[in-house]
Amino acid sequence: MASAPPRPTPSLLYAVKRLELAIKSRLDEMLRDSGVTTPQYTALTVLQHKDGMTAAQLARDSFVTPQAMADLIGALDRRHLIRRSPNPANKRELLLYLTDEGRALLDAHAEAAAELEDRMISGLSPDQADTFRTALTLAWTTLRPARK
Amino acid sequence: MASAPPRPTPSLLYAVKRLELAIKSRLDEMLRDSGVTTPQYTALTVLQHKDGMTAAQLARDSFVTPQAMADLIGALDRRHLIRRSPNPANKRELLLYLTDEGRALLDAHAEAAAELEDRMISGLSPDQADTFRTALTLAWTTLRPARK
DNA sequence: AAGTATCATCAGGTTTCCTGTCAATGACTG
DNA sequence: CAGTCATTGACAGGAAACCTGATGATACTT
Repeated sequence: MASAPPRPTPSLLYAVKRLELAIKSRLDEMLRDSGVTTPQYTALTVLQHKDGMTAAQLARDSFVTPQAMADLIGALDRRHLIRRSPNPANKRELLLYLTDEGRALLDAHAEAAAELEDRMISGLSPDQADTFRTALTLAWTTLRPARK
Repeated sequence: MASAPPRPTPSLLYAVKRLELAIKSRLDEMLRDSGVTTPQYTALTVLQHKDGMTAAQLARDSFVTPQAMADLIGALDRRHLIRRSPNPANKRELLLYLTDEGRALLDAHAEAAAELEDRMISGLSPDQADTFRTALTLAWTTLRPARK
């Protein structure tokens, strides 16, 4: 009886996870005195690019449940880093916006974050880095559940 | 005064995190009735490749603190999926080994995990997949603290 | 022999996730 | 236009995975 074919080491699944943990570890150091956690900071950076999202959109985008995102959003709101305002066109939606304070926090760490990102791909050629970026997004897209 | 140069969207940092969350979400489904969590399962797969590690090595490899790893290891031990036995050559080390039960659990999910992994890179050419794998490991290595 | 680093573990705490449930709103359909 | 269904945001409750800080025992270094 044939055993399963050998799989490369380490598995891709684990390779992604351990890189994510490595990044988290570095961001934790960077944000140690900032008053926000790494997931909170990450949510802020998403909002920076897509101001006016709803928490539900953000949750889907990040692959977490709406409840998990509500925890994050709530913490950011309490710290006045974002504000929630009702969508005039859709009464049940709350749109999320960065506050000046939130923008200031992002600015304060933008340089260090950029350096971290550059360092992460410092061993790759520009072409390889490009493929890396593409692959990360493509793999994420592939794993998304189908939405009509 | 010049503002910071524009950064690609989404940031690499976020791209890694959201892919990791996507994978976690799929593994959660896969493991729903198995009695182990995704992080626990992941630790088991590492042990599968490197039987006889210590918890401290595993923690460094995974970029978490020894205490965080002790939580995971303790849960796996209580479920008899691994066993800890003292290293004869070093009395303060406890070596970790998969039990038959642990191996059985891995076998039970090996196929589904392999499919998930294949699906994840199904949009990439073999060359791209190779670059992807290399980049993940290289980036992780780059972020590791220097160790003598 | 003394000092330093590493291993495992205890204690205590926070955050991030989850499942389940709910009312209100909007969209679709017969 | 009434009925159904999906979606949004929220509440309650709970589990897991992380963290910092500290401790005793063992190994390594000088």
